[in-house]
Amino acid sequence: MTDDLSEKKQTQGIKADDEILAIDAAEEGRALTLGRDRTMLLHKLELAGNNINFSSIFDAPISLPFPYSYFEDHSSSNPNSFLDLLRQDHHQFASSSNSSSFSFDAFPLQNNNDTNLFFTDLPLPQAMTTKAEESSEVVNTAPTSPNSTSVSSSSNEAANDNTNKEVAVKDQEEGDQKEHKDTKPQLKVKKKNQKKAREARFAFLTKSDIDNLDDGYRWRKYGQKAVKNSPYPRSYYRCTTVGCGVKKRVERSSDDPSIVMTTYEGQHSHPFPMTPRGHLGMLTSPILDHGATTASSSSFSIPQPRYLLTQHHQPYNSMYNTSLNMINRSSSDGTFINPGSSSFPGFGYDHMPQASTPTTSAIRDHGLLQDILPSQIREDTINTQINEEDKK
DNA sequence: CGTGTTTGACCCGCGC
DNA sequence: GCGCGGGTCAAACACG
Repeated sequence: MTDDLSEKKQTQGIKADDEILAIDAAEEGRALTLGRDRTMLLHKLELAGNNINFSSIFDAPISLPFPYSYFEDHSSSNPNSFLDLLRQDHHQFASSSNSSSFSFDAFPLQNNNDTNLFFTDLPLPQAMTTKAEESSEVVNTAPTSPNSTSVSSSSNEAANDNTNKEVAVKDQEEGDQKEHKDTKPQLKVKKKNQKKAREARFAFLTKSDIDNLDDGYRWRKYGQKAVKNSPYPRSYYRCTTVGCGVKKRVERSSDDPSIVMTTYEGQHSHPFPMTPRGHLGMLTSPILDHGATTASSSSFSIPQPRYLLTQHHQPYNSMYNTSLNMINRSSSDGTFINPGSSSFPGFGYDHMPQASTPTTSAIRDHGLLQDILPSQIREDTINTQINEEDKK
């Protein structure tokens, strides 16, 4: 690793063995130097030309420690679908800033080992490329959109392998939580072990005015640290659900203050956000829930109702058109396809379908989509997905 | 009163 | 060994 990169990593708070990936900005951002000296050459990301070939990216299933199954089979009734997240973020941006829209295009990438990356057509100024080094983020020169989110992840040895390993990681994590205040020798042992099998991490960049995105979970802030060479502090959050040791770090890019990087670590031990006060009603009928919540870190809400209420009462399909535009745009690029098995088992939704039927189920059964999206839009998306399959 | 935030102190790993 | 920086703790505080 070059001194320059080491310098950058150091300034970005990256340890040599940090599971969060470091991006080598060389090769116009197409070469990723992953942690542990793994390098993955990305396919040509001709995002500007909407000509991306991610065909091989989805060759293998991926797993990511993210609270939402971004690419979950839409046929399921799983509320934690990709679109759900879209809506969440949609809301977040819409309600928290002057932004009227944003895009969220995440493309799961996988190298030949165990690291998952999510790429998006996020607008990527030079500043972001630099920042991305901390979290293995996006490296491309995409056309910009008002608000964007890029997603990437890095995982430990277990995160991308199989369920058993993920469980092992989870167990260790929980053990760390419980035993955190044990004797120092034990703590040291734990730390050492933890180093070998760290929690899966999942980071994504978001262009937003607010630091702490409402991802549907309840978070408690437990720390804040100044980031070296950055005027913006890094905040540390922990999932407030009892027994759930998931953490996330939120920091703002010093180069581009409009960019927020959120890094998730660990697996949620609960199927969906739980709150002591019990707001589960939102989960079953988000659209009906018009609860007024804040944009604070502790807010726990399903966004679209607020979005609808606060954003000029846009009709449902208008909003979802926006969401779907993201998909469509990606799909038309041949970049956003339902990777099927690329769910996020890292978050341990044992009861959730693990995208059992790659590519097909989402096409035939749209789950939430079919209830909300205009059929024409669905068909467009589907056609694109089919075309992508044909390419394979 | 319950919940979440703030913030200084502390611990730990790492590089020199 | 020492200093630095990241990460965490926990008491104090704020808020509804």
